[in-house]
Amino acid sequence: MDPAERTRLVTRHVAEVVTEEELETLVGGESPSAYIGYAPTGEMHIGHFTTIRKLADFLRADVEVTVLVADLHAHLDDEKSPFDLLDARSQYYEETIRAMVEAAGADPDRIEFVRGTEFELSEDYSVELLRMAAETTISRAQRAASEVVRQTENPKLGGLLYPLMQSLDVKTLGADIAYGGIDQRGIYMLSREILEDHGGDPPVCLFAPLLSGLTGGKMSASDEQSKVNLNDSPAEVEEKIDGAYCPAGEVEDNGVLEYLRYLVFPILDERGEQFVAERPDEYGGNVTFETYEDLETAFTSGELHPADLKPAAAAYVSDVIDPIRQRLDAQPELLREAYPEKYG
RNA sequence: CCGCCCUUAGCUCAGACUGGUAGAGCAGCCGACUGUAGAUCGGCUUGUCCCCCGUUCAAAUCGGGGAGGGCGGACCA
Repeated sequence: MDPAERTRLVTRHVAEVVTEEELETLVGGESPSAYIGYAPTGEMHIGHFTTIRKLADFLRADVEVTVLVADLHAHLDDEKSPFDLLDARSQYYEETIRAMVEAAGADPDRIEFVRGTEFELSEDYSVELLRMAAETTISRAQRAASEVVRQTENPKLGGLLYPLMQSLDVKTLGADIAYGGIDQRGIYMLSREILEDHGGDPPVCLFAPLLSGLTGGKMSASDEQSKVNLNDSPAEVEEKIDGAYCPAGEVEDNGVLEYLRYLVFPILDERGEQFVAERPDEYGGNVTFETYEDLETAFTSGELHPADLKPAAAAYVSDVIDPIRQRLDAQPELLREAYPEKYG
């Protein structure tokens, strides 16, 4: 595959590349590798799906992909996951990620899955981590992790170890590209700074955009209405999107449009399908959009009203997550064991 | 090891001194207005008052014990 096409696949729909030059050098060479880590904490949602879609692009561009299920990190971050649930949640995460990769049109068996506990407790890793801890100031670690680690009145030491371990993961997994949501930026900038002193290379960083919350502002893990979960029923998806903040003509902070832009259209594009919004005759009848840009233009101009957009968006989003929902519904024990207080 | 402080609604807290049916703001939910949502009005809901024992007719409130959290002191061979 020619390097230009490779670069296009790797960088489409991303929020930032650090740096473009380094990436081009990388994809110009043999079998580059990328990794993304997920800490198995709360239930997986549609925001995860936007990052997963890129994994399919990596595979198409012949970039090797490793997914780290960062079980220790899930506990280290203010004990978001209780220690005894790490294994169950890791299983749920891995299975759900596989389903998403497949839904994005790629083969999950081409991805290497690794758990944190498989290598983060080795002697070499531990020694290197302690050396990093000796060299890194508290404020530097705090700053790196502030967008990722839960911020509380009484921060734990674990939240400071977190970015150091994540940096060491990049080296240990041998990843050329560190990929994640743009919230991970602080941590990987730290990685680029300190890894050279610890026998590693600074990773090329690729950041996915974060989706806005449906209730306006940021998506919140604790606000169920602000996000679509991957196992939400079609009725739940419809209800959440119907209740979404969606001012006519505005693109800013508009979660509904972002869902379409980063999730629905890329997948429709892959399938060669169009977006059809049903609309009563009095408002102009049904409309069809070939690209997200066309839809956004119609929305911005006021030609497409939110009340017509929402039901269509809900149907497409529901359709896109359907294969994942089915896999989860077929294996109820995954969620039951991972979140016993909710599904037990 | 010692001392001091904190724990009340989903969140931030008032109420405790002086015992008498547990409150506010925010959030949430429901209506009105918008061809969606938001904003704005109008209305409504929410509780092991950290746990146990005791005093009392009556304990969030007083006494004792315990748990969790915070702060400080001491020790620094």
